[in-house]
Amino acid sequence: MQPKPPRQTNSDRTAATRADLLAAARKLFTEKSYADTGTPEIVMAAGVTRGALYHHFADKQALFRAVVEREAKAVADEIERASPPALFPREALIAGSHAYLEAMRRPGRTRLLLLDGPAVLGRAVMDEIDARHGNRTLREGLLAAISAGNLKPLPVDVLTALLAAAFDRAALAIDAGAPEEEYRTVLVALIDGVTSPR
Amino acid sequence: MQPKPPRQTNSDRTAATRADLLAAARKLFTEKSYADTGTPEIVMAAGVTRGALYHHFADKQALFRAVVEREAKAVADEIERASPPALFPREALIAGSHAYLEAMRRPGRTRLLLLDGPAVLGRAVMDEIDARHGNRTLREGLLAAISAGNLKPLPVDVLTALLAAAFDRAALAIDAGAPEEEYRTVLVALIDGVTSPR
DNA sequence: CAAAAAACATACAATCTGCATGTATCTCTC
DNA sequence: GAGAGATACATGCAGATTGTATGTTTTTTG
Repeated sequence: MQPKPPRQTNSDRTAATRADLLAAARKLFTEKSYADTGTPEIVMAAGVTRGALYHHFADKQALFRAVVEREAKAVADEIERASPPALFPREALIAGSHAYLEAMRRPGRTRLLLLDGPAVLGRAVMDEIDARHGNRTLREGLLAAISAGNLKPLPVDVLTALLAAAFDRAALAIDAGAPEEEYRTVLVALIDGVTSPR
Repeated sequence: MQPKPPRQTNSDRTAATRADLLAAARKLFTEKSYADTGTPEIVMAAGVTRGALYHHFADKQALFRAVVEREAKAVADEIERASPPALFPREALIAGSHAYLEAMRRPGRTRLLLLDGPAVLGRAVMDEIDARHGNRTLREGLLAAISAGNLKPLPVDVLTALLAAAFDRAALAIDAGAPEEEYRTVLVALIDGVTSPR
């Protein structure tokens, strides 16, 4: 007797293979790198064929982008979840900072979001992704802190971008083994420097 | 009659081909990217063969590293040259900031040093290169400014790294068309925030 | 000037990517 | 509910790339 084919709907199949591909790709892209991971290896790990990959994704880069997008959302969600309603703007910013650095400790995230992402997709795309998922909290926090302390009006978007860059570098350093404590201290000092009245 | 072979010394030959390779590679790596540039294309542009390339460099990545190293040194030199002896620490820092942003406007430098460099060589290697060429000025400037204003003692190396990251992001944004003015303003605000007494 | 070394050239094997073409599995409509 | 059409997937192929192994030529050295 034939093993009865488990009658599957099309969107089930799509969802399943896409999920398998994303999981396998994430694993390999983070363990090695985008460049050092070939599509044959990915599909092997996912248990599908290259045909399936190129059916669901335009090319290897599109798969990578999907992985990055998913990861950026995961980071944003973790920060969201870890951030209490917050009392004062400054405390909210500090809590957010902490949450970000913690979230970026999940193995592979720095490589995915801070090294390969910008190189493979370009800064413009990464900026767009960041603006959509992350960075939101930071921007709003800074805005609140600045207007609360009525500081001289710095362009908030620019400030957000540059502080975010500092956060990113901190995450990379911590991932490389640097002491989180020192980086947190300096980050808070940077924030205080531009948000609390002189 | 034969065109007399212009009797060349060996180190001349080496210097010449290495220079040709570095020039061609720099041009292509910056116009496209590391990943999108093949070694056949490079040697074609340099007027040599792949044999010569692999004789002088261990692999494509080693060639890339040589290009990056040379470029980092060029940036450092430009900053050095553009920085007057400087009166006060703060003015020196501001002058250095300006010089860095100007130097990074040379086309291709952001891609080379800020996008492909970290992805291809890794942050550790880039940190080492930065520490050797650039970042020196920044670190010393911050040290001077902090001790002059007797601030609370922040770990200077960490502060240097995070501010450098902000500078890098600014260079990327400016290269993408953002107004240099705003970024300069925010950078100065960040520096003042952690170096001038509260 | 012969031998060794360095600089370069050529050829090859192993991959990899994207596409074109073929097949199986749903979905939809009459 | 049966067949046409669409969707999901499989396979094979062409072009290109990387690194190496193996020649050949030019310098250097003893």
